[in-house]
Amino acid sequence: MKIVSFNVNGIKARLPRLLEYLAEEAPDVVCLQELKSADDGLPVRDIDAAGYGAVWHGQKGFNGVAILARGATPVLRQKGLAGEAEDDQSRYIEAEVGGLIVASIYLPNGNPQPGPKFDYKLRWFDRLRAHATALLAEERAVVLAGDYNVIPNDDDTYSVAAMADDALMQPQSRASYRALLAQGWTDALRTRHCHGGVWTFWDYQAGAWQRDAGFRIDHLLLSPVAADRLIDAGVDKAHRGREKASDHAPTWARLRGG
DNA sequence: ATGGCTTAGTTCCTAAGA
Repeated sequence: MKIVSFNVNGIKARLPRLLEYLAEEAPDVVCLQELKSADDGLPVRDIDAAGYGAVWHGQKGFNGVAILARGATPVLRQKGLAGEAEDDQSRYIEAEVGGLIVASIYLPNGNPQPGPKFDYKLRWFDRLRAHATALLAEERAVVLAGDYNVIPNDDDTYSVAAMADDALMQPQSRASYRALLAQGWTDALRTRHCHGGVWTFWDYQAGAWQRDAGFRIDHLLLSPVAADRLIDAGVDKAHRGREKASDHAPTWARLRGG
């Protein structure tokens, strides 16, 4: 089964591209981020007509995550993460689908750093790690898919110098990501492309796409049970080059069975 | 270059993204 993480950067503006992607690739599970829409503005009918059931966690204007499943309805497990009661940003949704536990994650960007937005990013990461520990204890196939807003290694960016002061590449951001992996999660893309050089994001500005000036920030993390089923992982890069594309490309892992 | 695009909302400008 093909499981996809796709930051759509506005589901209303991206709907034709998303429907096209579903029709062409027929992914089994799609985790969406940056819906930028309240629940009552989501294109629920269009997704249903495309043959996908969905669970949604929208927010007016910003953030927003969802999980789509082909020919099935994901069973919601939770929206949001515990640990910060005053946090009202829609950045986490988790569901059961096809025998898997799947989460769609939109980690805070954290720029500018240092500052309160960066502090929020690190706190959010702590809360994610706490929850991830509980998920591993279930000893099931789990996929944590999303836009982590972390460039894990120097070979995950076109230019270390250009990104040196960015929140995505700070030592604290990387340490948080590494600590998550150290719990026992497998970075699906890294496992299949261990020398880096694979991008999932290209900025709209400065001809980044044309220069292939990208970096890797969208990740699928697999629990040990899920990692045993990993066949391949990659990026559907061509979709980034289309008219009115998102600045992220769909990023995927294929698992045996399901 | 604290911004060269793009999206969405409070629109015909501002904030946010990465």
